[in-house]
Amino acid sequence: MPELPEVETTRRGLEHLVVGAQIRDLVVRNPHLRWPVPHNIARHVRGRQIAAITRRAKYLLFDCGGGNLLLHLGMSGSLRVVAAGTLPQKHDHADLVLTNGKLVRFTDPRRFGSLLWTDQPEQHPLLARLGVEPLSPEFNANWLHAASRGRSASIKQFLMDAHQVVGIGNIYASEALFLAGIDPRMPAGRLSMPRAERLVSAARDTLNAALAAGGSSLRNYRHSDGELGQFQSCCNVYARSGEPCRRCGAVIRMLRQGQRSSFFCPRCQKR
DNA sequence: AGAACCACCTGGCAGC
DNA sequence: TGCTGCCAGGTGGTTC
Repeated sequence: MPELPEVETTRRGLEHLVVGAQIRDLVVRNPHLRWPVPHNIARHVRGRQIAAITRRAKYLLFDCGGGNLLLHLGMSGSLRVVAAGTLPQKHDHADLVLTNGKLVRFTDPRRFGSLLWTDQPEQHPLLARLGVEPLSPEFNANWLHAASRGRSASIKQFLMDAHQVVGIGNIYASEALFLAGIDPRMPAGRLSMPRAERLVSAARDTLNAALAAGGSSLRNYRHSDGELGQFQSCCNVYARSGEPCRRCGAVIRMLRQGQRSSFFCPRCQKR
């Protein structure tokens, strides 16, 4: 489900509700997520106050002072704030129970998400080797051009490689390449500097537009208050194969790249 | 080092 | 209606 805009939208939605709140308990109903939830994870957080909620790539970090809850929404995960006593549904795997009568509920049908504890986030193996943040100044044309030299993999797969640049998943990779006018099959190593400039701008614009719209609503994405995101209707190419390009009218095509679907306009996007 | 493929898991949908 | 097969927003691990 979530790419960077959805995770950041979740973070912002939670921030004002839970920062400063005290944690009564962490109830784990199903520890079988992408990585097993540590059996003693609740011991780390009981009685702690949530000092901040931050984001690194698609991970959310609940700073509890002395350590962080490290949470990933995987493919189908979401967080919602509900009143204590709200009955859990089938895929509600964990609750962060606060002393203010509310709880943060983690739902994840496919269980590709994760819920971990770390004393030192910057050294955690899942975080230590992540690439640059796409909305930071480090993500610029010079960096993209240099980092992609010698890469035979497609530019789309490069954009989606979290060891290079984080937060850009299957939807926004297709959308950014459309905006930049670049064929998703082009080898990353052949990206010219002018096109690197355009791709950086396109990726930023795509992510910022999705953020402004409150994240994607493809299938089942919901905000922390349960509202659906709105980005889906704005997609130019994603999930639009067979439909006309909004810019030129050519038929949008789908292809497989690295076992993922890519969508592009064969007339607007060039190698 | 890097690329290609596999794994994890459930649910929704199209087609028969 | 019910079965089967395929698809889905992620990403670490394995193999070559």
